[in-house]
Amino acid sequence: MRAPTERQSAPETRDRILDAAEALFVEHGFEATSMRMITGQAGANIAAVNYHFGSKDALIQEVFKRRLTELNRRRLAALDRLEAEAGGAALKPSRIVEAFFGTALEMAADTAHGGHTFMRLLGRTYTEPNGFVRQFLAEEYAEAVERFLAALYRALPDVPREEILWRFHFMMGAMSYAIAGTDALQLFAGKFDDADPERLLPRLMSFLLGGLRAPLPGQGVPGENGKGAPRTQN
Amino acid sequence: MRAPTERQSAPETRDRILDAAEALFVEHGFEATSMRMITGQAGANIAAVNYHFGSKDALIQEVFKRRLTELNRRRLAALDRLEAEAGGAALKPSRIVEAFFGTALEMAADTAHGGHTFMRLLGRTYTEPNGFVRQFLAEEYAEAVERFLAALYRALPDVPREEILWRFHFMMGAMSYAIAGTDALQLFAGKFDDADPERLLPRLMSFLLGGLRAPLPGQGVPGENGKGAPRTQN
DNA sequence: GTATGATTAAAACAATCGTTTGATTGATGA
DNA sequence: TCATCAATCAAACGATTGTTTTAATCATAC
Repeated sequence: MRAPTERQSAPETRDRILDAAEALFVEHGFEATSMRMITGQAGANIAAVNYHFGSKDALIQEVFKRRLTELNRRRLAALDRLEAEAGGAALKPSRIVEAFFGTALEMAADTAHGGHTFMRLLGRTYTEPNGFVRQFLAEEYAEAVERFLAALYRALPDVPREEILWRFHFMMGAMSYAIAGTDALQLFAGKFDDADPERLLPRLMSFLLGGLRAPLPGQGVPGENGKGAPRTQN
Repeated sequence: MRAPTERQSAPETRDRILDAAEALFVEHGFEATSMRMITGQAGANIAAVNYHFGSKDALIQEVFKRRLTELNRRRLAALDRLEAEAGGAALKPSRIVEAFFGTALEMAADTAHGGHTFMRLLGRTYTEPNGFVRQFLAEEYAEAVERFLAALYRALPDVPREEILWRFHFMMGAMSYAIAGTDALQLFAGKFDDADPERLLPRLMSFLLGGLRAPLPGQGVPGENGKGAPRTQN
């Protein structure tokens, strides 16, 4: 018999396992976190994971699903709001970027309900080698990426879509680092005097918008390779 | 007896193991890559890793060391060259950024000598949970980060050092994604019509410099939290 | 009280992990 | 020709992995 996925009866253990798994995954990674570590921290029996979720992989998926679905729901709701306010007109790029990345940072700032822990985990997982995790994340993100890219295309009609795509990609990277931040690779350990999370949003947003609005790279004549500086005035 | 680390006698097997490990690590991650997978792909005996390197952890370190030492050596050489040319004057920020990130992208573009594989691995490893890998990377990077930050501080005397630090952090994230790129999280799978690696450098450089030169976020009056848009004109 | 069905518990499963052992190989120099 | 020593090999080590099994426990409805 399979796990009773949609029952209202077992809230306790199931949620404790999800919370424990989330915290341990961010600390040790998926592979290095054993079922015994998870159930131990959750105060549950070793068999509980397979009973409630079916397998370790299914647990990993559920850890992401319960938060990621909500995150992208909020993102799309913010975009809906913007588009309703604009009433057919193109949106300002800054508002689009804010809706996407600001919403993520809002969740990352929520230390009370586990949002912070999860966003650190998510930041790391974008580069996760594990195939099924990647595919699952891509599916969860598909709609949001589609809608936000479309909004950016409309907002920046003069910028080649290829460039917008790349810059959206770069922005994702900057945000991941911003959130994994001071606790991921401690490359700047002890250098941050002011790691106030309140100021992270405006800091990141300035950077992202600066990158998005940067002068386009010189339309590289094929054969003139990339060694030279791109066309900027700095 | 320990491994003969500094002998000229055993080039073959040792290097084949390093190459195989590098390729497998980028594909499956450290934990999910077993000694038997490595030695199998390298055409060596299972005992060869412990003989030549001492342990799996030591092998991981060696995989990074042989490339990372060279990468940061080139970075520092590029910075030395710039400073020699400038003869005491402050450098242009664009040149500093180019010396640091351009050098990395150069190595990433080198598919012939394994540089490409390694840079994909490195991009992922910045967010590696494994403690000893993080510490090792931080040590390898310490000098380069120190010198490049100092150069940026000099080049941008009017920008608070705190902001430069954060933006350097953001740039690292954008670069990691740029390199891990199309094969990491396939969030934009099938969307890139033009993934020409020749054009990646100018594209990334424009973005990074745009972010670095972006208007500073409004000096947030404590209490005015981050929900509002930062002060940009877009 | 008794049956029902979801949940928990202890114990064991086969498989794989990183590492070690002890013997063998093959080239080197005396 | 023999000794030396780095290198390779097959085989096994104990520990840990995710998962399964079987029995016990619990609350609820009849």
